[in-house]
Amino acid sequence: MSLDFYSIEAKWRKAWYDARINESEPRPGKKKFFMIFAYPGVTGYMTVGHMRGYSVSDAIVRYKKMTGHEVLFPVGTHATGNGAISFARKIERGEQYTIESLKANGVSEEQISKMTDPMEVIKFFNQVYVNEYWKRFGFLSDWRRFTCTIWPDYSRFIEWQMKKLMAAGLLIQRPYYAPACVEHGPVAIDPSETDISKGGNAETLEYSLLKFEFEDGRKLVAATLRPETVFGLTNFWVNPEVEYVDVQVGGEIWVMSRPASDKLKFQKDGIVVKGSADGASLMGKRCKAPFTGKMIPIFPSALCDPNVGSGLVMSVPSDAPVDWIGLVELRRDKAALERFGITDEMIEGASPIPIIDTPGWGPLPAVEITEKMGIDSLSDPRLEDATKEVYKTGFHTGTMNSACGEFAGQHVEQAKDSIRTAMLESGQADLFYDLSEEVLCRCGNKVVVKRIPDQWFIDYANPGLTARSKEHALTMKILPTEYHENIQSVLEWYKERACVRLGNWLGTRFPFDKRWIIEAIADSTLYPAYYVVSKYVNDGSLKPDGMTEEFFDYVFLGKGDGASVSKATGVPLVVLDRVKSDFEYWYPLDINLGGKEHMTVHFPVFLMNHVAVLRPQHWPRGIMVNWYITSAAGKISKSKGGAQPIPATAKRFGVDAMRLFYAHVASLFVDVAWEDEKVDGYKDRLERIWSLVNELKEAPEDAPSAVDRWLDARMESRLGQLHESMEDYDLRSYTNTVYFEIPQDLRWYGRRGGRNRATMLRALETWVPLMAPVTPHFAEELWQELGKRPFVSVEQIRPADITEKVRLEEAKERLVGRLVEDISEIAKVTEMKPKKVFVMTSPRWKMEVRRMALEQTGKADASALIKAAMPKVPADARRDVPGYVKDLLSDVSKASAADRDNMSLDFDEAATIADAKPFLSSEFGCDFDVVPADDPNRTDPKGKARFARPGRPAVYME
RNA sequence: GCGAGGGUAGCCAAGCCCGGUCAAAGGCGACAGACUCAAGAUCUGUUCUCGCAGGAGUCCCCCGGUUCAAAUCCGGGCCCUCGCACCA
Repeated sequence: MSLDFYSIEAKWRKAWYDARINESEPRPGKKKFFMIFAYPGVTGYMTVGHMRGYSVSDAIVRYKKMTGHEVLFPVGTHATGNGAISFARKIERGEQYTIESLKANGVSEEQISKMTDPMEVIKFFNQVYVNEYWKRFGFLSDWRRFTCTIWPDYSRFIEWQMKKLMAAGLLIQRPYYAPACVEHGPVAIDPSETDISKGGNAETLEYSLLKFEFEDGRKLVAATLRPETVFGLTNFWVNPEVEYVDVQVGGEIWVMSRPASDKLKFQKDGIVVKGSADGASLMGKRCKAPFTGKMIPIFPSALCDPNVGSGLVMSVPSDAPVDWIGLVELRRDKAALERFGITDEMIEGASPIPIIDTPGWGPLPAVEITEKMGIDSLSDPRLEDATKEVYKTGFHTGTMNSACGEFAGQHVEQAKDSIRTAMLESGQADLFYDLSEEVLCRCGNKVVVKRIPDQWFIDYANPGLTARSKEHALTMKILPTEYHENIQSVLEWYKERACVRLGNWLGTRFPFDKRWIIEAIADSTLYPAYYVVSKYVNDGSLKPDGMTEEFFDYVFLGKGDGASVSKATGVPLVVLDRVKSDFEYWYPLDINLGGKEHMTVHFPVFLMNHVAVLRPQHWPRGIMVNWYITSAAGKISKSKGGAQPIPATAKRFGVDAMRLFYAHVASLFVDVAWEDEKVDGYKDRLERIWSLVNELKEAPEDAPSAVDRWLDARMESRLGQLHESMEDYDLRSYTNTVYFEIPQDLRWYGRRGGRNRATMLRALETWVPLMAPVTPHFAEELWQELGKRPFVSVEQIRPADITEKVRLEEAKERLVGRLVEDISEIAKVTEMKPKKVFVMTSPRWKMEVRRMALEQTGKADASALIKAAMPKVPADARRDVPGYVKDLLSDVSKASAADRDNMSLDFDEAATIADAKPFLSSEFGCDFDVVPADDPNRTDPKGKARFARPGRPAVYME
């Protein structure tokens, strides 16, 4: 039979939303549970991978709802930044891929043409996310609370947050260097290239600009990423073919390439370009190195690119392969030597000077690596690899050697900072920022690094804030547990973070300076609180105008009195107090679930902003991280998986099969590849369960037997296991039990001859609700089949009651199961088909001795136990005692606490097995004879009885 | 480089925090049997090696250590994936 999942899903989600079981209202006195997943950025269609975290969230929320909690599970979207602008521009430019993908999703031409407007893009995808993804997946989310970060009311909230941060002294200003178009101002450099037409992968590099004094007092400035190598300077490189300029900077004249001076203008005030200087005129002369004061010769090099750094380069041939090869080539280039009057002695004088001890390298790594790789020309492309290799190991593992004065013995990383700082402070160096590759604005102009003198930052380095956040994080439920530990160091590492920016962005204006727009991370950290408010905005009872600082102070911080706040804001007192009490009911947030990319970005600031702004009782309680569903596509084809649109995939496999896939395929904390076959497997699984349930519910009335008692007990202990799994929101373990182990229990029940209708129904009534969190539509359909109303989704899953009786029933069945295994094993090994099986249980005294062994405390003492046991053992069995005790103690020592509990259960094994005789006979197709060991008239073929142990009766078959 | 995660039987994947219940859950695949005219579906069993009595041997990336005992703890190594800040 094939179930029509598509219509089942449509039916139930409509029924839920019509009945509004997804809506959340405070129920004072009732436990609450408030969960969100990190809202997605509005950047286009999502893939099936994104639904993983979302589906897991809904399952957790549904479980909580079914275990006595009033739940709040709101959703929203994040549209701050340039995602929507970028998308709109792609439409505007007529980018085929984007337009085709919209068409493939059934979007009309008319709608597409509207989407050249970013706001339309946002409107469109907001609707897609809610209707085609979240509602389609049956989420019990309170849709009335939907919010989007660029809505005016949301902005009021963000303004308030910034004011609170300011009041707490956490907003600070300092200079910052950011990429900007010379014409259009700030641009974003990112691979999607919204603002730019070239260079999406460029990085901003921070160069140290070292000043080398020339004979006439001018400073030749060399840009370097490794200022600590000043100790190894041997010469200076100048490109004789390049035009250099004299630049007035303060009271100094700097020499650099013209492009460098153009860039510098954006980074320093009061720069005046005085005139050009000929590179060739410097050649063969000397300049004075900063810091060491050493006089070094100036040599020609074609490698000085006027567009990189300052166009002048200092030469450290010991550690820079390029510099070393430069010298090698120069020595060969007799024409150049002659032209510039450079003598062999001068080059000799520029021999490499060892400055860094690097494990695994000799004193001159640059020389060593070029020789090893056989590089002897500047045109060799491998020179770049050589540079990287030397740089990497030297920088991270090296220490400065004795040539480095007071820095000798320091790690290179550390020395770099110290030396740079020292040179900056003494005026021998400056800083210069440049991009790692050419970046062009959409207008075609160059993008440069521009100094922003008054950039605002949130001071996440604030020691008090950091300390309180770290301390609070320890009390939180953070999963996986590795992250619980690790977030401590993330919080420690977190420094100031720019929180506003200029340029072409969507978002909230900075309340203290409207030129700035609040940046995308800064406006998405405290927002779970806002879902309490958004509902009242969406239903019209709150207007953005009334949402002032006082308003939020009152509802979130309990400041002021209602009457005067109401008066000042124009918000009716009832509404005001309603929002406030809602907030106090729902907050704090119980879980924030987000993808692993948030671990070093969103989660720490989410936590710190709560700590900075809200009162301690409202700080978040939990964080959960999900890893990704990756696409297996790469290997075969794009259409293979992962990239397929969500609605079509949902139609093909069914939403519940997908939800089960997400929950069960792997732990949430590892990446897993999407595979159609796997999802199909889960669909099959649901269909199998469907037929199993339908078969079972038709069970006839029958007198209950031992196996009925067992099934009741089994369901009880499964229930216990499930609640335990959910303590850590371990949905994988949960689904494994519900969808795989319970069906096995039920089949075993049938195999064991169970056919009691009442027992069956009891089991089903326990089981079906357990499926509701993960496969809710499917569970509803089953619930209806069982004649239940209205929704399984609002049923309660009761706590488990694991009594002594439950454990006893399970132990009895374990005995039977174990016996079946043993008999099969013997039959297999001996290759016999038994005609008759004798089962001989262990004598009382073995039970007694086991009890004594369990009671033994401390180190197992075999001889003491044997002595103590002897009096209880019948004379003719005493010779068996030592061997038995030896085995017993080894079992006991290996046993866990639970095992020991089980071992201590005492029941009549012979009676239990006798009870199962009809089952055993039909399993093995032969007669069974159960022989209690203590029966004086027992038969004991081949003397096997003495091998019986509690839980492992002796078996003889013929 | 820094930070994080990972490497488990044919494949996917639990277990590792809290060592012994682990030859290691579950799924897929494969093989055998049942049902069936047949196929499919479903159900049952098997699926590291050896074993004519329920047992033994070897095993969880590699090497070493701790321990009565290691997939699990510690040290070292090899390999893979991801994040690193103004991109959400």
